Amino acid sequence: MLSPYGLDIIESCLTCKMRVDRIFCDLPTSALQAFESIKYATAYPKGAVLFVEGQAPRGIFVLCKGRVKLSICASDGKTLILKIAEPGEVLGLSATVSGKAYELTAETIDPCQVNFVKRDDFLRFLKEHSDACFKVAEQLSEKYNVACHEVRSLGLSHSAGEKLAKLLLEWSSKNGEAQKQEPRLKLALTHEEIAQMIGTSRETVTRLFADLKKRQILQTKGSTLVIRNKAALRSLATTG
Amino acid sequence: MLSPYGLDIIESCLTCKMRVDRIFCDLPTSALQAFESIKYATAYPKGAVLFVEGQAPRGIFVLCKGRVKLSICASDGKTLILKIAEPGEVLGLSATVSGKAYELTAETIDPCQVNFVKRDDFLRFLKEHSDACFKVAEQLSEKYNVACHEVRSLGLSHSAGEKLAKLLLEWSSKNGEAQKQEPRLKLALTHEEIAQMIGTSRETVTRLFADLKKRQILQTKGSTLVIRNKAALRSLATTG
DNA sequence: CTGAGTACGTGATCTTCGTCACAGGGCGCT
DNA sequence: AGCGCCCTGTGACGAAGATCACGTACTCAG
Repeated sequence: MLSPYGLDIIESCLTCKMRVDRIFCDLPTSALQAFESIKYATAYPKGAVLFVEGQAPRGIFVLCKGRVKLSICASDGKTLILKIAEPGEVLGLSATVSGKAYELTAETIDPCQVNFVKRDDFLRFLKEHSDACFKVAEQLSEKYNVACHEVRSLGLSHSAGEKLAKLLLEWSSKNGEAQKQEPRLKLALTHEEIAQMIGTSRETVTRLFADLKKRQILQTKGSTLVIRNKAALRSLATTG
Repeated sequence: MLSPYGLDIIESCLTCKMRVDRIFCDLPTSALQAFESIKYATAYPKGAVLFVEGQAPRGIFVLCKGRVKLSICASDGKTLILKIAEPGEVLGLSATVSGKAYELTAETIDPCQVNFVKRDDFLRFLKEHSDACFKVAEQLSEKYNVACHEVRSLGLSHSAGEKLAKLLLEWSSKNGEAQKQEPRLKLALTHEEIAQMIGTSRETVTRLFADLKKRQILQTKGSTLVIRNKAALRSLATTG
């Protein structure tokens, strides 16, 4: 098979090596085979738009490789990034299940491999494979959970500094660097994008970083970021 | 059966008159009977707490009568009301499905009748009744949708006036008063609670109402509120 | 009737951030 | 090298709204 956009294509869900720890891929063989027959394996370059908020749901997108930016945007162009989706996640699930419009916009930020399933096929698949249906319920619960956290952080953590601290801690915990004394992480996003993740302006993010550096809490080496004082950061994340 | 707290108890899901338009109650008879056998019909007075955020999930609560306030709160006591749940809604669903802690707190604001189902029983029920499982997925999608709207409103509609206008329009559309020239609605919440719904302070809500009255957009007669200028309110809801 | 408790109304300040404006810095491209 | 583009850094300013502090009005119990 071709390898467009520099991707090594994963051929089949049955032999995919990522299977084990992924919620949706971890299904009995019979269900996986059925899934295999209705999915379309597709590849996208960086910057491609999978779907836009407000569109009628065409189906689901199972992300196999690469990262996807999930965002909502206001009429005045202001954007809020909800999440950067990682491989194993199912995108467009809730809209596809409920039949309502996609509630957010999905745009690739890496070259991505995606399995697309048309809405009708997917709904039929769910009715025929009740264990898949249960998995979907689990996935949706998970998404709901994340959304609730987002709501909490937007609605209650009033200061921007608090939200940034939370974001940094969350990132460091994902990288498995959390337990280290001085976790380090790659800053893969621009200040602008970080601002859009915590609902503030680019300048504020810049100033906050400057402040954290001055207070010896952070340190940067090129695009890697070192958390020098976890405790201080954590207290910022809860106090404001 | 007793009628505590001034409630007329609905005896059975099979004969419940609200069934038709409720997502979760609308199941084939066999599934309903199974549900009937695992549910506990309970009644709560006003002000009772069904569950608290952070608790391990005990099970689901199907709201049959009365209203329930769903909120999250910060360590400093600040509270954000996400939603006032109405009869027919299933509360604690996502936590029960995923096994994670309840993500919010549910407190009755009327005398309520509730059907409780223990987590284990409910999960077994879902595995055995795939159509119920599909309904659950639909419900969760719906909840996710609402959460996304909340995120949008908190993260993007920056001014408090905008959020209040949106809230009032939403309320008037629920009462079926929306199509009228001058929709009227009962203010069932205090300014404090409204503030908690839109993430602002009590004083700001008071001031906003005063302003809307001065500009002839609203008018109050006791606790009923009349929207005198829908167009103006709508433009506030989109412009800020 | 009276006092307590609770909700509402309103002014005076004080913070936080958003916005505008501009200056430097890194980097690829021709 | 020289140019343009995008990201970052920083100052000045203003607006929105949180907070404080108080006064008023209504309700309810004794």
